[in-house]
Amino acid sequence: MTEERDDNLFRVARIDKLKALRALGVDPYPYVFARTAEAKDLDARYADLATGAVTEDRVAVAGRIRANRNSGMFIDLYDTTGKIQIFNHKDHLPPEQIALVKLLDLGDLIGVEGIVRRTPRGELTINSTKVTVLAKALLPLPEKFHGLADVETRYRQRYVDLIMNEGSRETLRRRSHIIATIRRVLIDDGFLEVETPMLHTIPGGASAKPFTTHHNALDLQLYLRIAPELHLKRLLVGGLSEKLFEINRNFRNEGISPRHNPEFTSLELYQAYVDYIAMMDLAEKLVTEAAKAVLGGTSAKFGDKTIELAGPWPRRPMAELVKEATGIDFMAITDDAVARDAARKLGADCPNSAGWGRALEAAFSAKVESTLIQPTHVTGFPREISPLAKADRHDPRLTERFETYVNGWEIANAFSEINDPLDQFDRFQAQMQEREKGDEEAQHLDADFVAALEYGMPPAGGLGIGIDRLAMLLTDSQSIRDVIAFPTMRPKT
RNA sequence: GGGCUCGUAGCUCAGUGGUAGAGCUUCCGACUUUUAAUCGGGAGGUCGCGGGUUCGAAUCCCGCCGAGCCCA
Repeated sequence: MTEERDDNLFRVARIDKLKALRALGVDPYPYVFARTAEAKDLDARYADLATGAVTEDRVAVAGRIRANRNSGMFIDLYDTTGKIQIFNHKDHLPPEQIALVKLLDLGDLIGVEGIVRRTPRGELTINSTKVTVLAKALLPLPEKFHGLADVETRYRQRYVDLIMNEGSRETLRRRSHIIATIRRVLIDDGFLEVETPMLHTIPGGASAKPFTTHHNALDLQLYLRIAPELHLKRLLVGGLSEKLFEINRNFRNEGISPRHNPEFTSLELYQAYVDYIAMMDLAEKLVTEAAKAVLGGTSAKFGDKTIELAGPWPRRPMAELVKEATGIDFMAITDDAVARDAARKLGADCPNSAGWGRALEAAFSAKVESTLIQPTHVTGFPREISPLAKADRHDPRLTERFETYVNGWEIANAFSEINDPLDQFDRFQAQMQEREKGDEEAQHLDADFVAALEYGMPPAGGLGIGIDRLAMLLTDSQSIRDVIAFPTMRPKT
């Protein structure tokens, strides 16, 4: 990033101004500025100031120049709270300051000291008595009216997007508030926040393709984690807490889509001595509290849909939903091949290796998933696709597992956790057979995890919530990339 | 991975075979209580990259790169 980097016309002009500022003895990149007020505070404080009134109140504000009129006499200064108009007039500013104002550009960060007034046209304004350059901008901002619209540039140069688009700022702030709310609710409820490894020797806790990496000193292949589940349950075994959670990143080496980013954020929590029914109540509480925090209520608008998030949410067995939508009763089917044929007749993609459970899930994905707009807990997940969930106490083909669907998306996944080490070992064995049959996403045997269970894990409910999708839902964002500050992009070059 | 769409000035966009355009921005000047300020004048381009067809390509064809949407 040298001065000679390119011959951009705009940048050249700004470099010239930078030199001119230095020639005036001005440091264009000073260290501090003693600000005394923010735009939003001033709006509130002077809400009753009469049109045309001039106070004697001195304030110091700081922000970015976003507009100037009348050759720099009027400047729209934006800080993170809003806009304040600056009035630079030769009657209030010494000649050297007038010279400095002439060297300002859109995008520059400046500090302004002056007197508060309201103009005859009603605009709250600061009559500047001193202008300080805080950071000279060398590159021009997008134009003031249309702003930055190019989707690719918005994601690649998020800093420009954030300068230009209040909507982008609001979305990412809401995301932060959602996470803060969930964290507060859980901590208030006695949950302990923990951190578990990102680098795994065995990728576990989910059915997904991992990223691989290498540790040089240990000469060891490592995987970026696809889920924290198995480590969190090890902590439950250890009795670190009977309630614990982690909010952190997972990595899955799969395709990118409006609803998938290779790295994404999830909440996982575990609570001893309860089952998956308790997890339904907790999922409802966490989502509604997050909604209240950012929407002020439990009703979320998404596109032209309105989604009511207040619980309790319907709890519906998967097979029942499929039967309702298609007339086909998978519970009455006992043969794997018959189940596969039934799923395929519904247009579902169903490999020959699929058993009854995967066939049922395929039918559900094809015919039901996208119709679940209002929040619904889908229960009765087949054992075949749930290698970490305890068997349903009433039906050995199923597990005590549910996924919560909102707006057609899976946003939560929970179960009564397996704590029978021999059962867990059998489940891993079954997964290894799936892997041998060609299912790359089948789970790996984690012998140490089984050993942990052999020391005794309390019965427990576990819950995972996809934070990115929840953030999409609560910010009316059509793409996951809108709720991730720096989504994964292929380098442009 | 497949299909469709897109890529032109710093930004937002026109331009579908015949001299590369507009608005904003920027520069010079005027104006000096404006609100997308206004007025006059100027500058600014590897038309994503490479190849082909053609007298002539931003435009048509092929390949590649990047992006968006849909599907898997």
